Amino acid sequence: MARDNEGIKPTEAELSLLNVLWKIGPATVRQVHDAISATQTTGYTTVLKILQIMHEKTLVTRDETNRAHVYSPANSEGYTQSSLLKDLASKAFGGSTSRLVMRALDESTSKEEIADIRQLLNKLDQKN
Amino acid sequence: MARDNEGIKPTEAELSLLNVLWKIGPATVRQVHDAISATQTTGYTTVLKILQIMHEKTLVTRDETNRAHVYSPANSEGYTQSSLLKDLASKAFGGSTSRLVMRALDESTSKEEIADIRQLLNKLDQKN
DNA sequence: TATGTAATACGAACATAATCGTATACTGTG
DNA sequence: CACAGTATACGATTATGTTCGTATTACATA
Repeated sequence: MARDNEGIKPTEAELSLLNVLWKIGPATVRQVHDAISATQTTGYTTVLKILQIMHEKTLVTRDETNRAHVYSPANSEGYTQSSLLKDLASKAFGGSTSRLVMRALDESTSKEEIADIRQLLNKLDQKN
Repeated sequence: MARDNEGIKPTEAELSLLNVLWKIGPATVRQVHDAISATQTTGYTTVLKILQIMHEKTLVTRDETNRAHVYSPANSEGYTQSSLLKDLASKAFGGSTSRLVMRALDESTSKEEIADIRQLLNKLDQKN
């Protein structure tokens, strides 16, 4: 079950484009640029270039059927989030996910969120 | 209560040196280099240079009393971990810490870890 | 089919990271 | 007080990331 793009970590700029793609689905450069322009100001060719680089890195797939290529994330948001968390855990938490979780909870968590998390824990208990 | 080095995120190489300093305490370049050599191979002057850069960025403090300067982390491990988590949450989880936690828990968590986390949740409940 | 529009491709410029070689300066000891 | 050893300082090199200007190509339509 080896992932072909194991170990490829999106950069900051790349991640922000992935966020757009996860949200609006497969899209052309123009669509991505329009969407990202709501919050940032980035040139059209900059978005294009980053998408091309991501395509080389296999972070996105590309449908070249039509003139305006359509880009899609190669991995799901959840998979990417897990990768990033694993990376951070290994670099700043001695590889321990639970220590990471505890630190995250220490911060600011509302009653509702705590309840949600407790529910998830119960589900995990049943699985084991 | 503004932190003077708010927003300064250590790079990967910097973080690995911080890990050493958190573990062995205030140390000279040589001590850091010796410690890091157990796991990585990095030149002495490379370690020196990175520590100098970290000093400029105020990621570490430096005691210049003796010839061999003694470096200390400017921030605690916990504070730095929180900063990194906040950063990741904003970039990959729409700013939601609880979503980050849930994703982290989804991965691989042992029974003991789940118990630990549940205990922490109980403590948080009492605080609110 | 000629042409304007809009797309991709290419490459340059700049910033930041990471690494290390060499120069310089300090210090204890014989 | 000279010298060997060890420390910091400085600068160069290489890699990666980010941005964008310009060139080129493809397409629709008048």
